[in-house]
Amino acid sequence: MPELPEVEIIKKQLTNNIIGKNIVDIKNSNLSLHGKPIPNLSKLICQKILNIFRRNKYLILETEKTFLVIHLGMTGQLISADSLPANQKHIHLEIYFDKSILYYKDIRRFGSINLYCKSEYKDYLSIPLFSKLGYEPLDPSFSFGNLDSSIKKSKTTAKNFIMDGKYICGIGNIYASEILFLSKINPTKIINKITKKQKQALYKNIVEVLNKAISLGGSTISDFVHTNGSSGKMQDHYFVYARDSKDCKICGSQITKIKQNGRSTFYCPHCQK
DNA sequence: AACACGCCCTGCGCGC
DNA sequence: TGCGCGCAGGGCGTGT
Repeated sequence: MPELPEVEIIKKQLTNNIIGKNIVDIKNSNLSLHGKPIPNLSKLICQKILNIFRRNKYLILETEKTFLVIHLGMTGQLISADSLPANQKHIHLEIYFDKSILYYKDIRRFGSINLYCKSEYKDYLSIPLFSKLGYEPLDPSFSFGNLDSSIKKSKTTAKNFIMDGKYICGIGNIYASEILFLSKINPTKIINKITKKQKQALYKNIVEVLNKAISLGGSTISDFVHTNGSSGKMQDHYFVYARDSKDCKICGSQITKIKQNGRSTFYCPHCQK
């Protein structure tokens, strides 16, 4: 479900909602996430939320003694509320504060929850999960040179390249198609064969598309919601995603849908070379 | 070493 | 009406 923009929005909202709050109780559903049991989180009780970070599509909730690392998978939601909803189906984690609750709901259970102790990892970036990741595209230090040097290391297709977190973090299946459309790059093209002009467009559009999605509140396809349950608007601005056999908004040709690595790609064969 | 694929899940819409 | 199939925002482990 959520790509970088959606996770970034959750991060900002959690920063406003739960920093400084004290955890008084924790419950979980005892069901597996991504085939693994939810770990024992009793160490979190009596811990205060100090900070919230995002790396790739992971959220990191820092407390005095731990880092709680949450990935939303395809259908994960983090909701901050006064109490649990009437329908508690698919709620797998409940974090109770004095006067509110943060709960994790995930229909498909493709997300993950992990707890790391500061006695073992002083800094969250030293957690193995984060050690082999590529550039954060919205970090001010992310440059054209960073992208260019990553492209030179890869022989995969343009679509697979921009979705691979070991090069650039946070771009998922929706924004990959949108970024390549705006950059006029055919998603099946081998990434190190694109022109300099295309590389420059790619750099610009990675940053612009992700920022635009954040400013529009992210994409709500079926179940992405903000921590208060409201929706995003980016889905109304797609050029190609889920628009197969519709007209290209630029040239009028039919948008094509193909499969790459088992996932749908949408593009305009006329605009993207 | 780098890449492609199966698998981890539930629910929805479609065609028959 | 109902059933089976394919499909859905992600990423890990495995095999080539």
